[in-house]
Amino acid sequence: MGRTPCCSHEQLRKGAWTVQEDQKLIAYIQKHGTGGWRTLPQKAGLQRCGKSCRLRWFNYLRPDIKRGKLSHEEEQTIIKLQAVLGNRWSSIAKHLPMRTDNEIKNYWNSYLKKNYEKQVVDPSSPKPISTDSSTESKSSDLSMVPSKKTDCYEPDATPQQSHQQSSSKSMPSSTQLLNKVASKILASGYLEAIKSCQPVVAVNSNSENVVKTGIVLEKDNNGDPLLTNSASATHSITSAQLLNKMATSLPHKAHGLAAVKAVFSKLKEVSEKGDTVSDGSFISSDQVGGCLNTFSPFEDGPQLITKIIGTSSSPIFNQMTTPTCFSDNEDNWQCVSSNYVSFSNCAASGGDCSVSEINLGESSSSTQCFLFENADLGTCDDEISRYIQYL
DNA sequence: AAAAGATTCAACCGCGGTACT
DNA sequence: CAGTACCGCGGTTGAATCTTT
Repeated sequence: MGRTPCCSHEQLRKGAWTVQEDQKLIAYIQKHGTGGWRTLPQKAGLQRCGKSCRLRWFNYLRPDIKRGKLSHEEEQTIIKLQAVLGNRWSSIAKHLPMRTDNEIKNYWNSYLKKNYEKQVVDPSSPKPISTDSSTESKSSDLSMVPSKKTDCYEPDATPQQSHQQSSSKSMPSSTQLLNKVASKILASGYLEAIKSCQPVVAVNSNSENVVKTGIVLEKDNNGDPLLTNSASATHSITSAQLLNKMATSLPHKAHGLAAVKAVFSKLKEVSEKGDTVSDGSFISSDQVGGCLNTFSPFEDGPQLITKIIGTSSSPIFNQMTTPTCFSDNEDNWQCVSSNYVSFSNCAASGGDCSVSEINLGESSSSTQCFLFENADLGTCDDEISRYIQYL
């Protein structure tokens, strides 16, 4: 394919940018926006190549990036995601709001890689989520679970309990499970115990879409939440509404923590009566930057609700839901859960695990799936088809 | 205080993907 | 269908800075 060199002009400047150049670039982009990088330098009066301008803007000048040392939570997220995604820095960066791929890449190469390799024998070969919850689906595996981009970052609980990216849509299987649980909680009368709590506005409403208990809530033209899952919409009270009502109707922090834990303990109890099991481990921690507090409802671990589809001896796939709760500056509490699926028969032993986001049905439906890199995607068709049928 | 070595990180470079003609 | 243009990504470089001797 023919390709002209991007920066062939000898008169173009290279090297460190001056303050004047930065100002020119900022002024131009503020006026005209980004894009058209090839012609931008000329229009902006810069003796730079377009690629250089783009890089300078995205990695340094744009206003929505956070600079400075990465937090411990961010470090952990990078380590986890790097194990799953490899050196796909732009993908990793999507999970770290306000951080650039270049910054993450540099941080990994200069610091994390060395430190991490001291701790892990073979970080390049993470295990997939086990298809047998009685054996391998413990915290080490869970740490490989990727997240979607968060608008409110959660430390140790991340990456598995993030909000879904705005491009993602409903998660029907999660919804089914949660609605099932919700209906049982409703039937038990447990909800009555918290009905006296005052309603509180949900946090993080600045995002375009907010995932609440596995259901993506889009906003309508008026900015009001819009349920995208018809099954939920027909419920008298959806799981999202129920759990968020529980979680956000708590006026005081101490009371809120205790109450939300109680809610999820109940949820756990109800879940275990059905065809679900719980395991895993993660701990609560305070949060910085956006969310003040976040915790797992289960003190003794990140308690997945793992649902084996098929039989325990011959699982077709695992379906997992990971709940967490967090609050904003106003001490408004919200609960979130994310949904993941691992396909057992697509896994070829000994291969590296990768994460693929597969569209499992209508264009609006996507679920994170765990596959082995050396598995033939074609062989997964059957499993995926069965999963779609299940949904 | 100065030289040497190590580290950091902004920037460069080439390639792949994709839209357009 | 081929050529071209553009964008974005990831590997690499090298100047600046920091640390050690």
